[in-house]
Amino acid sequence: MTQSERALRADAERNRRRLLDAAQALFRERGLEVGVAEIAQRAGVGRGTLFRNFPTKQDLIAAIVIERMNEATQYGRTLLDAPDAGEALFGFLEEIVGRQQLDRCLFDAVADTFLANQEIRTAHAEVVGGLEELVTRAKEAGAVRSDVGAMDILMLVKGVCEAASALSATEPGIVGRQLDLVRAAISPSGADRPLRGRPPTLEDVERAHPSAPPIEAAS
Amino acid sequence: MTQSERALRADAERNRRRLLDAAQALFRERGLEVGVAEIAQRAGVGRGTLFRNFPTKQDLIAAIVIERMNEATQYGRTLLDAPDAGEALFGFLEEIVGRQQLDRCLFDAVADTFLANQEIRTAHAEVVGGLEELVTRAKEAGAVRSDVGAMDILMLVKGVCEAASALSATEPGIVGRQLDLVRAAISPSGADRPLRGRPPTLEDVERAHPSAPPIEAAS
Amino acid sequence: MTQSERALRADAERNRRRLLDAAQALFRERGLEVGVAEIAQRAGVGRGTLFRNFPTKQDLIAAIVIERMNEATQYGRTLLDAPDAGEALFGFLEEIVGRQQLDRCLFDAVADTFLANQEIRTAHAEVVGGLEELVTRAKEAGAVRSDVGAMDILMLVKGVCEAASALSATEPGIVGRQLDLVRAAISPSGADRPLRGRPPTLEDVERAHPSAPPIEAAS
Amino acid sequence: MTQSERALRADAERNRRRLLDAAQALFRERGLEVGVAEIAQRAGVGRGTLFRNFPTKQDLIAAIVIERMNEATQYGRTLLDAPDAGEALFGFLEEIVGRQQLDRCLFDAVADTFLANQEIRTAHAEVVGGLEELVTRAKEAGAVRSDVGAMDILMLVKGVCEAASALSATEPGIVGRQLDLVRAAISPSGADRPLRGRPPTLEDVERAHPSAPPIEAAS
DNA sequence: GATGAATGAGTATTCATTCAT
DNA sequence: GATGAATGAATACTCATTCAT
Repeated sequence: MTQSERALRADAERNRRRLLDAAQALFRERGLEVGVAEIAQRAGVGRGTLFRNFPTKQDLIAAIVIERMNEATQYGRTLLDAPDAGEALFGFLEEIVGRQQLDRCLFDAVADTFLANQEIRTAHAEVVGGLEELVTRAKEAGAVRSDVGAMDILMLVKGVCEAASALSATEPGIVGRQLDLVRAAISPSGADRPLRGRPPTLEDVERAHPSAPPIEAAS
Repeated sequence: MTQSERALRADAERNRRRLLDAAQALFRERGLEVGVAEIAQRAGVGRGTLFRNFPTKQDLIAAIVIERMNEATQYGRTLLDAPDAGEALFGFLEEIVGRQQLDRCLFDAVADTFLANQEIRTAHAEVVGGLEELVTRAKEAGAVRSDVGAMDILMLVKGVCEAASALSATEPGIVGRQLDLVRAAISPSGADRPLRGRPPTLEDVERAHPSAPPIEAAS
Repeated sequence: MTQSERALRADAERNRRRLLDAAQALFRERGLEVGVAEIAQRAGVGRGTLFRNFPTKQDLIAAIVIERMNEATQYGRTLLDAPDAGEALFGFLEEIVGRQQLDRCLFDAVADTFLANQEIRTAHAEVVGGLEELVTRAKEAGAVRSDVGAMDILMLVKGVCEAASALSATEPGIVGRQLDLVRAAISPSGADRPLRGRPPTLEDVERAHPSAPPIEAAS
Repeated sequence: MTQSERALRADAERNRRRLLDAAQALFRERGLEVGVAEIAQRAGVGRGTLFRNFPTKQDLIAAIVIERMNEATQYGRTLLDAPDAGEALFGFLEEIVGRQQLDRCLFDAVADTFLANQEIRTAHAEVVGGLEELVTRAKEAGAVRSDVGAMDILMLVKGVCEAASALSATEPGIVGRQLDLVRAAISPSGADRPLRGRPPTLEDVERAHPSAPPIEAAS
């Protein structure tokens, strides 16, 4: 029993994987407008199987986004022990820009609904948490001015993603250049002129998204 | 006949205006998903009239975008005589961020197709041209480091728009803060560390868009 | 203008008629499960035209039901001047049984939702109103016992419809026979044994249907 | 082996029972649209087990209907020895109306297909047989006019069920009242006016259903 | 025998665009 | 020139039924 159960699970898990991979590939190629039918076909499963795994197209998209966020979180963790905290931070930023470009449409899609989904909220919070640690260390190492927060940086970086996705195909170097500007923006040497306001927090960002009473978010 | 022709033209012009206004208002309120039917209704014209003026929904959107770009260009021109070239530049940036937020969905929509449309291309080039002048003066005034180009700045600013549109409703101060970071990024005091690559040009950006008009491609 | 407007209206009206006819025919033949696509095809119009006229399949069904009810109401009115009030009543009953059989599935379909739709409610009330007049006259003529109400009779008759629809194809006489039993049930000669309860009213029936606050019913 | 075989049979029987109970409960609560998945879940068995027992959802429904019919037959038999044959008949009618209301949707569902299913045909014939006996005795007791048949009455009663299911929730007394009318319809005192046609027979009803088993059709 | 994952046909509805009037 | 009725392609989701394990 256990064996056959496991076998089934393995099969199911493989289908889930296939669906995620197929969806991701198609979304990358042609954007979110690809139909669920084509995704199922590419995954080599029936339409109903897609539905069983992801009751809604949005759920499928969210699942991919969460995977990407978790990967970013993982990557961030590997950098916590890096010798040069400043380089660790900037390496992390460069990495997430690179990743986001690939799946740009996904992040666009959830932008509205972004944090209404509790799972995405959580995954996002973890990314931010990791970034905060990297930022803290970089500040301690004197690589980052003390009056910027992790969300300040994240927002700048999201902008870079935006720019990058428009240009990186023809001008791959653009990402590095833009990140150099970000580096200049948050370097201590620029701190002679104070920033207006206070660093935005994760809560500020989450609050900006209307439909997210954490408890009922499950539906 | 001339008279009635003129009357007709006036009528037609008024319809075009109404359509643009109605479309813009509805797009702002509820995003690009508003149907053409509702736009025509709000404008007080028939559906056919809409399509006579704008053969495609995309064309309608493009027309609005171009109007906004031209307004930005106009605004930029008024700043060319400002006494403080640095403040003129930063004022311009703040202004266009403010404007873009209002019509965010429009710019999103044309992002892909952006420069495939020759008219948008032209309007965009004019905005960039104006920005270039402001940047040049700001550099001369020592307010901006010499190794950044107008497109560098424009890309950073597009990112700020992105961030702003997510947060400005709940955290209106965020735009100013982000622009302060942009200012730090491009201030001469940050220039101790050189930027990778070279400043992207308008051509780089235009080249990045696939469907550039085949005829002029040769140049 | 007026002419072309009328021409258009005439065309549109003809399409509406065609749709109603096609829908009715198909519903009769194969029940409510026929798809909207087939209805549109049979009507010789596009799918969108169906939607324009009847935003919902339910709306289409309701429209047919209302037409049938109004026809019944009309027919009832023609009987108000009949010399023999008893025969007028029984003739009316026989007629409506005959009509309902044809479109049985329609009445089944709206049975739940029946009186949630304000238009159907109104049409239904008019049928009942007409019946009430006929019953009153029949009572005055001594053809009907005084302790039954119009709704009592309507309910019996609905039952006959039920029975009829199962059998009338092979046993067409069954309707007349069942109506004879109804006649016996409500004849004064049966009144020696009193009926339990009081005559149900239209309000009783309407009250039985949950979702019908008359004012908001429009949605 | 025999033992485990028995165990299996007992298990299988219990599953069948559970499925019937679960299905019946859900159908009562929410109508026939409940999915087989939910039925299986409520029964605590897998979906495949449901289909092993009832190859089709229709078969499941039919099985429940047959159970109900057999119960009605049983109940009818207990009344054959009642002292007052008239009251026995009317008590029976009231009882079956009460039962049908509970499972109304079931009878609706099989209404079309009703007698295509040989098992339902048989169960139905037994109910009718019992009713015929009760009617015969009631006639002998002078409680029922001699020119009505059991099917006449059954059809009237089906109508009462119809009416009852619409109203009994808010007007529970309606059933008794309608049955009083049925009583008046079939009472000897109403027999002064003859009924058209002849009493329909079970064969008439069965014949009305198209897909009668081809083999026995010859008889 | 039992399970539940997989299947995929089927449906109502939407909306940009065309075209007869 | 204006109108708005007509169009029909396209799409997400459901659910009875099958079948590999």
